Order: sequence, then C-alpha cells, then structure tokens
Amino acid sequence: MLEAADDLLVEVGYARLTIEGIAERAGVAKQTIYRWWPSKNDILMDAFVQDAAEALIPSDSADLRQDLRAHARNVAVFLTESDAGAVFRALTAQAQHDPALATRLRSEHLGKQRGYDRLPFERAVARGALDPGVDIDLAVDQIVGPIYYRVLVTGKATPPALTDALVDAVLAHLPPPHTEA
Amino acid sequence: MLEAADDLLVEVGYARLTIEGIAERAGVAKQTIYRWWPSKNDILMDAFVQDAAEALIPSDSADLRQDLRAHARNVAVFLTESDAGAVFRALTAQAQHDPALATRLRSEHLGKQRGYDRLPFERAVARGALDPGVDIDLAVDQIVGPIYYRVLVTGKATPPALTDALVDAVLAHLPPPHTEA
Amino acid sequence: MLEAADDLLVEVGYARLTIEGIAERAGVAKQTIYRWWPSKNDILMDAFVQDAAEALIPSDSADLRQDLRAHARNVAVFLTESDAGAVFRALTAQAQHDPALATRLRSEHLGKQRGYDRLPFERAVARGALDPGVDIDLAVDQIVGPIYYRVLVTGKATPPALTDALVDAVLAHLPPPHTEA
Amino acid sequence: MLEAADDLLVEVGYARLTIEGIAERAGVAKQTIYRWWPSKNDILMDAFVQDAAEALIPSDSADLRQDLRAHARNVAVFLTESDAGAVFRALTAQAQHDPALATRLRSEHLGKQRGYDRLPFERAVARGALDPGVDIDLAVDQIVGPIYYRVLVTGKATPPALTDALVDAVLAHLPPPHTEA
DNA sequence: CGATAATCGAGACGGTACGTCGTGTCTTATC
DNA sequence: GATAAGACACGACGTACCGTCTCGATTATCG
Repeated sequence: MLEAADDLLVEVGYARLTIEGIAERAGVAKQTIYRWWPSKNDILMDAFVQDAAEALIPSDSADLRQDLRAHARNVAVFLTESDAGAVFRALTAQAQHDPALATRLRSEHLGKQRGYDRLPFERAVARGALDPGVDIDLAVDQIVGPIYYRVLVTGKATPPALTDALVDAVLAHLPPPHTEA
Repeated sequence: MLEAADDLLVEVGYARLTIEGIAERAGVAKQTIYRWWPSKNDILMDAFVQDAAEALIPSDSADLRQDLRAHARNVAVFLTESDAGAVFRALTAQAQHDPALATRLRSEHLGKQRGYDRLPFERAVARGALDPGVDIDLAVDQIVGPIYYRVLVTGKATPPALTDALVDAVLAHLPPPHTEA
Repeated sequence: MLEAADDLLVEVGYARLTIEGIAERAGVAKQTIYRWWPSKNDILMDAFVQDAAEALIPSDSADLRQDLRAHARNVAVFLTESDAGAVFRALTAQAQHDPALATRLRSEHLGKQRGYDRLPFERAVARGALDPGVDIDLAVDQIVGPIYYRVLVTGKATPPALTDALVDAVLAHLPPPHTEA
Repeated sequence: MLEAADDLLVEVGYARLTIEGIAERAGVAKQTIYRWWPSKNDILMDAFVQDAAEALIPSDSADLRQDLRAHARNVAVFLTESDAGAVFRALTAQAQHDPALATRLRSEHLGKQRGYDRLPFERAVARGALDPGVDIDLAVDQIVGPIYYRVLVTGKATPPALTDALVDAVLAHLPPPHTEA
C-alpha cells in the first residue's frame, strides 16, 4: 500500500497522484486507505519514513573533513537521485501549505536527520580534534543549507566539487582546539 | 485580479485557492481568467512578479560586510514575513511538482535575484576590496542557502544574529585582494 | 433483533434503515444477522409476521353487515395507525421492486388475511343468510380494495363513515338467498 | 435524460437504478443530473409526468356503463402493462417512504387523474342520466380502488371480466335520476 | 471437570454508489 | 467584441453500507 503510493508518486508525479489510483494499484478498496490514513500526505509521510529510515548516516573515519565531504555528497545524491528523495521533495513542497504535515516532517524525519548531520562534528569534538565551543548547528546549516537550496529553489546541480567546496569553506574558519602550548 | 489571487492565497492558503474563488473575488467570469492565464500557478507567478519587482535590491555602503548583513536580513524578512514571500513559498512548493513553473520561476525571478545577491561582492571587487578570483556564486549560496533552507525545510527562525553569523563566516575565509607588498 | 428492526423502521423510516443500524441497536454483530436473514426485507417480513399474527380476525355477531363494518374499520385502523401497519406498508412498497418479497408477503400474510376477510361472508352463507352463488372474492375486493387504495395511493383518510359506506354499497346489490316461495 | 431514467427503470428495476447509471446511459455527467433534480425519485416523477400526460382520459359515448367499463379496462392495462405504469408503481412504492414524493405524486398526477375518473359520472349527471346527489368520489373509489389493490397488493390479474364486474356492481345500486312521474 | 467445538462480538476488507467540488470548455445574453 | 453568467463532461473527493471474511472471547457440550 505504502509501496503503491511510493511507486505512483515516482511514476506520475504528485499532481496526478490520487487516492483512487493508489487503491487501484494496491488492489485495495478506497475505504481501506481512509481507514488508516486521513490524507494523501499522511500516506506519503509513512511511506517516506519507512523507506528513508536507513539512509544518510555519516561514516566515521576519524577524519572530520573526509566524513563531512562523504556525508554532503550523500545528502546531495539522496535529494536529487533517489526515489526517497523524490518523496521528500514532494512532502517538503506540501508542507509549505500544510502546517500539520510540516510538523510531522520535522518531528519524524528532520530531527533525526539533524542528529546525523551533527555527528561528524560531535565525534571530532569527542576525539579532541575540534573546539567544543563551535556552533555545530550553524556549521551544519552552512553545509546542507546550500544543498537543499540548490535542489529546492534554484535547480542547479550539486556535484561533488560543490559539496566539497562547501565543506572546505566551513572548515576553513572553524577554530582549532585550544592547545595549551 | 492578480490582487484577488494574492489576497486569497494569503487568506485561505494555497490548498483552498481555486480559480472559481479568484473569479468570484475579482467579480469576474471564470472564462475571463482562462483567457489570460493557463493555470492557477501562472496567475500567482504574475501576481508575484508584479509585487516583488522592487524588493531585495542590496544597498551600497562601500562596506561589504555591512551590505551583506543588511541584504541577508532583508532576504530573511522577505521570506518569512511579507505577503510576497508567502506567494514565493507557495510557488516554490508548486515548482517541485511542475517543471514548467520551476523554469518560469527561475527565469523570471531567481535569475534577477541572483544578480542582486551578487551585487555587494561585485561592487567590492570593483572597488578593489575583494580578490577578483573569488567564487561569488558559491559565496552567495553559502549566505542565502541556509536562509532558504531554514524557511522552507526546518522551519527554524532566521533572526539577524543568524544572518549576521552567516555573512561573517563567509567573509572570514574569503581571500583578501592580493596586495603587491 | 426483530424488535430492533421493527423499532428502527418506525423511528427512522425504511430509507434510513440499515443492517448495520439494526445490528448496533440489537447489540449484535452484523454477521449474526446475516446468519439468519439474507436481506433487510426478510428481517422485516419476519418481524411483521411475528407482530401481525393475531390481528384482523373478524368478529362473529351473526349479522353480516355488522361484522363487515367492524372488520372494515379494523382493516383501516391497522393500515393507518398501527406499527405493524407501518411495516406492512413498507413491505408492500418494497414488494413492488422485489418479486420474491411479493411472493413471501402473499403466501405468508395475504393468503391468510384473505381467509379472514372472507369469513363474514362464509358464515352468512353457512347460516343461510346469503346466496351461496355470491362471488365472495369480488365482494371482498370491493370492500378492502378501496381502503388499501386510499392508504397506499391517494393518502386520503378512511374514517368509519367511509368504510361503512363501502360495506353498505356492496351489500346493497348482493342477491338475497334464493327462497323457494 | 428522463428517457434514459425511464428506460433503465424498466430494464433493470428500481433497486438497480442508479444516478450514475442514468448519467452514463444519457451520455451526461452526474453533476448535470444533480443540477436539475435533487434525487432519483424526482427524476422518475418528471419522467412519469411527461409520459403519462395524455393517458387515461375516458371516452364519451353517452352511455355511462360503457364509458366506465372502457375506462376501468384502460386503468387496469395502464397499471399492469405499460412502461408508464411500471414507473407509477415504482413511484407509489417510494412514496410510502417519502412523504414529499407522496405529495408531489398526488398534486401532479393523482389529482388530475381523479378528475378523469369522475368524468363519466359528471357527464351522466349533466345529461340527466344520473341523480346529482350521487357520491361520485365513493363510486370512483369502488371502481378503481380494487384495481389498484390487486395490482399493488395481491398481485392478482385484472381482466376485463373483473373490471366490468366492478363497474356493474357500482352501477347496480346507484339511484336513478329522480323522475317527476 | 476439563478439553473441544460452536457461536458470537467486533470490525477489517473489496466493492458500489452516493452527493460534492473544482477543472477547463462551451454557449448565450448583455453592454 | 469582449464580458458576466453559468451549463456542461469529467475526474476525484470523502462517506455510507453492502455482504464476506477473519479474529479472539465466551459459552456449552461432551469425553
């Protein structure tokens, strides 16, 4: 059922995604869908949560720059090339018109994702490679913000060269750990 | 007519914005709307272009940091607080499902806007305050990207402290102009 | 269960009478109803047979006119004022669209009722007060026919004055018993 | 459209007559039907009024018995054999559950029909062949009542022999005009 | 007297039709 | 000749019941 919704979204696009279509594709009665989900967006939300659960956990190589570069590349690929990314873009779009959906999206996905995005920095702090006073959230915004912006707004590509440059720019002015030399 | 569309969008939200509603509000027959605009999105697009034409041109104080900070603040306020910003968010959302709209939005608004966003940097280069080799587009992405990202995706606030920090972070590692000492 | 059906019919009318409603009202699962009755009409039919069993047996006063007048009044009151009459009208209505129901209604109720309707005439013949050659069925039709017609079709009232007049009109031209003077 | 409703009623019966079916048959959108008729019964009512307008006007032969016999036969044939009669039976059935429909049926059809049913008697009175004090409505009820009763309730046949007998029975005890001998 | 089956409530399910809303096209009457 | 008014074919909406189908839980009987 979630699978049917997922597939149809990718096939025909959000605009032509109908509950009747999902029901027919899933071989299910319309009422059965309404029994479990109040709206099309909730179906997509569940489909997305189910699919995207595993994704976008940064690796841990003990090298902050390397981890961030890999993670930024993964975020870009997820957003632009994966099916789950297509669902995410659709949900984000709908969330602009639907505050309840926005809340769900943030509480059920973006919160966790923010945790993953912070992970490389937190590991670096833990291993003493980064000053604990660094504003990690700001750093994360500076890396992933431009990626989402390009995907959702300008439509420009987000090649590795770009994501690498974003990472490098952020790292360039992060204070090194204070060494009592 | 565009006004009616504009008002209704703000009043009832995109989801409940109908062409019949716009026609009624404008005291006009539905067909008259169809004579000029092929779709709801095109009406909004025109309404947006009309309204937002003047906005978001950066000031010129001969101080790059000061100009960028002011501009970033303006972008944030436009996106979160103005009626035109609400229309922009709706259009950006719909553009996710409608490539033609995405194209219009980019060619009729974002291109010009990008020019404005670049202006402070170009002026700084012109007055010799910035190395001409700087990747201005990257710098712009790093400043405005996180703002759009917060507004469209995470829903977090974008106070002046944040936009200032973004500007400062970008300026911190921009190479100063090469001075032949 | 039959009681629940009966009550609901009188309360909400046939149009809003649902099997789910009956089940809920009777505190019973829908399937339990389906175990015993194939359809809504069959439930009503059983409810009617149970309730109406006692009704409409003509008295025997040894006076044909008096018996017929009393019986005709009873028929009119049954049809217009009793709950069982309401069920009968509903069943008769449905029988127009459902031949099987029509057959049940005739075999399980109307046949017996016709026997009761004939009784005063048969008693009169037996006691020598009526010519045995009389077409009793025709006479019955002429008395009860107009009553049902008014109730089911024209909706006009059927007061005692009317039923009495019907009886009198029929009796007026019935041949007296042949007396070999 | 009315034609489609009419045809479908005869073809599939009232129980399977759906508005979607009528729409499809008439090559029309469902909404177009709802624009003009609030319910299935109203469609049938209009279809019936249109079709049955001409029917059942008694002939005038200057012979009361002959006119009544012919008219009673026509009524019986109309009810049992014509398409319009099938619609009438369905409407009468639904009118049992729907007071508004009952009212329409009476005001738009039965009133006029009652006028036709009375006509032979009124003509007889006019030509001096019938006592003006006769209760014509009662006489009409006694003739057509049993016919409707047989058709709607008992389902027994209404052959000419029966309708003739009904007419004869009524005429048998009607007072002749008072002749000043 | 405890295992074993029948019966029941609850309610999910695939369906059909409902009556409503909005779309984009069209015709008609007005100014 | 453009416009308001609004009818129309169409597609989808969300709802109500239909009749069928598992599920446990609860009796009720029999071993």
